Amino acid sequence: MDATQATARQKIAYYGATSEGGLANCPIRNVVRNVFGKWSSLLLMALAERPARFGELRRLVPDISQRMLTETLRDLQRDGYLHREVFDTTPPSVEYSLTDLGRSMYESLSQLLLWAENNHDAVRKARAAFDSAGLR
Amino acid sequence: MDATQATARQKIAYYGATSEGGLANCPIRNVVRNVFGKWSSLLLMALAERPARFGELRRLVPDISQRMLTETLRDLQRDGYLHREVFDTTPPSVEYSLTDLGRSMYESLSQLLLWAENNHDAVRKARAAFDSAGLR
DNA sequence: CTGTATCCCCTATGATACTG
DNA sequence: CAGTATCATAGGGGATACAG
Repeated sequence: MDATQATARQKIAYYGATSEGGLANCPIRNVVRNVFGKWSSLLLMALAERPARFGELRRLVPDISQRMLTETLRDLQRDGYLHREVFDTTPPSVEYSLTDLGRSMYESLSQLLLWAENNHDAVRKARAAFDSAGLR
Repeated sequence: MDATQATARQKIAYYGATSEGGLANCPIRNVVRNVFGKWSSLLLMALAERPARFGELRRLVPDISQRMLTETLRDLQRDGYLHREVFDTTPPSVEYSLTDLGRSMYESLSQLLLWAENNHDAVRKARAAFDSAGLR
């Protein structure tokens, strides 16, 4: 399927869950969702700026647990966005950096992150209006 | 903070969870994450093409439960992305459409969705390589 | 047709302790 | 320093029945 030509409805139907293996082939649910774990985009944002070591990332995002940092990094590495380089020092050090695929993906992702930063207020106002209208 | 000027590290520090109310003010965790419920982007994609009624969306995304359709639509409406118009017919009909804010956001979001479609294979190959290397 | 109301489950996430 | 292992929990999400 040509993603630039197909209509949204065609895409959804094509990737729809009812078709054989459809769900597993849906790039939105299968690819995009992995970028939106609770911590993924923050880590990608940091690494897009420059490579960093495990402990550095941990200090950078103070409220992430060690477990989630490990897991999120491994998931991002698994999907091909991160390169993990181990330096044989004592104690060991490990540096994470974006791959070409990761950089390519982050170009698109960052548009949305920037939009969020620039429109944070508008969204919060919408929320407040919705709630004060008693719709919630 | 000027989102276009600040470095990633400055942003993360500024929005960091340890500062007073920091987490609540982080646009990434606060805004972006809402766009990535299991169903949000699919629904936004459909509605970006043209408005649709409740039942239409349900048929369009066959594996969504009625409960999650209702809830996802309400959340998107609450954040200001969707307009909900009730027509006083019998039986009642309700039409959902993107607001200006929603269209604006979808412009950025769609870049990432398109990237995902175009690079789905690369990601899957990376995953397969990672797994077959026994790293998983 | 467009929802609500329940009940239930599973996965994502957190806290803590331990290791090469 | 850079992880694992284990246990515990909250909330996202599903199934089903009911309602205006």
